[in-house]
Amino acid sequence: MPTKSGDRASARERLLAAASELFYEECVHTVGIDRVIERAGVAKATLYNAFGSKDELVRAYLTARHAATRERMARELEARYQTPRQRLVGVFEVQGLSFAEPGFRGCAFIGACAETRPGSTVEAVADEYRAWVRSLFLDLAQEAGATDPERLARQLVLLYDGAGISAWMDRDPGAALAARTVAAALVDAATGP
Amino acid sequence: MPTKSGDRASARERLLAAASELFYEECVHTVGIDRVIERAGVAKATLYNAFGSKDELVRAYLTARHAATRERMARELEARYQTPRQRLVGVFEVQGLSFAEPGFRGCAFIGACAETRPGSTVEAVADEYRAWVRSLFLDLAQEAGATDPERLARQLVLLYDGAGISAWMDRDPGAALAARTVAAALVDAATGP
DNA sequence: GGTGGATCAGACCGGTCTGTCTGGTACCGA
DNA sequence: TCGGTACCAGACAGACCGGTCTGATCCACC
Repeated sequence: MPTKSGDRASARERLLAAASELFYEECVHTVGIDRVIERAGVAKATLYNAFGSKDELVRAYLTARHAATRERMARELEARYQTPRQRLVGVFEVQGLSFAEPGFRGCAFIGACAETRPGSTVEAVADEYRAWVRSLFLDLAQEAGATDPERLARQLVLLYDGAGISAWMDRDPGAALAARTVAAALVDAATGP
Repeated sequence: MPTKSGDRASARERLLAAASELFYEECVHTVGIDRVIERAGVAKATLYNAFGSKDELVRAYLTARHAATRERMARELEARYQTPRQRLVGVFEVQGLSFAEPGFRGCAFIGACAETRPGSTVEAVADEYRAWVRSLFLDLAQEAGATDPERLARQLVLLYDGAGISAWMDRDPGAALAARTVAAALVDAATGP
């Protein structure tokens, strides 16, 4: 903690919460600084004191979202399923939970990446997220004893992304179940009888 | 043709070509009108005379891209493959061609949709594109005699979108081949022995 | 009670954006 | 040759944005 004051962390948290809501609900570039500080109930100088720039605020928003997604996935997988094989398929069921939530607007990292030119700050955060998705499937595929874990993981990533796109653009939350069905077949085929 | 002059169409075409390049290479919202008219070598008043607003220019850009994608897919499928079953899998090979092109920056409709708030003009054009993708797979699945064409088409759409995301965000043009492999297995399973 | 740091409210600056308007020019049919 | 039309170049208006700065206020700590 850089300062002894708890209020500063609170202001920072309110700022981050407001920015996360607005940046996700609407786009990053359509949400101005004034909107963020208005919702957070915070002065503009406080925002720039805490984050330094809008770009850093966006970075913090994506980093926090990445952490939340990762934690939620780990928590749900552990609570719901026992074996790596079950969890490999269960990822799509957990994904389906977020699709069904009221404010679902597609993958935040895909959205943020589409708004920025290549080489920007958000691309690096998105790369971290993408690496996590790959390792999520790869680790489970290895634990499940797949004959070719890399190959299986790559296939499941395709389904994972495809489900996210369909749920968002086609407004079809059931895409997760369709992906789950295919994933189960792929896992069965890759882990042998 | 609204006017007898051929130059007007030429100015419009140059405008649309310049807008398409810029809107796709960079984002829609980062490209200003001035950039477009500069590349097209056209006066600003001409742009507003031809399109009326930037929003209509974006709409024309997406509509033209949709038409080009549709025509290219139809042409390549017809030239390369004979049976509906071959074409069902061949879609992913044609998709892989675009991934390998130098300026590939992901699906233009996903990108444009991520930049705009829901209910905007581009959403309608994106919906048309999405409907075409679905019908592309659905028609071929029916022609191929799939036991459940709807189900097969939905699965292949997942792979199609997933491949597009991986090719773009993971900079992995080979995603189309990975999708093709899974697609072939799904088609085999759905069309019987 | 006093002090210093964090915060607040909001004016302000420089820049960029979309869209309009003006004036000058090239061309084309009558 | 003349008149209309499309075009060009660019100034301009109005709005918005990110970011800085000022001065007042609040609050924890000494």
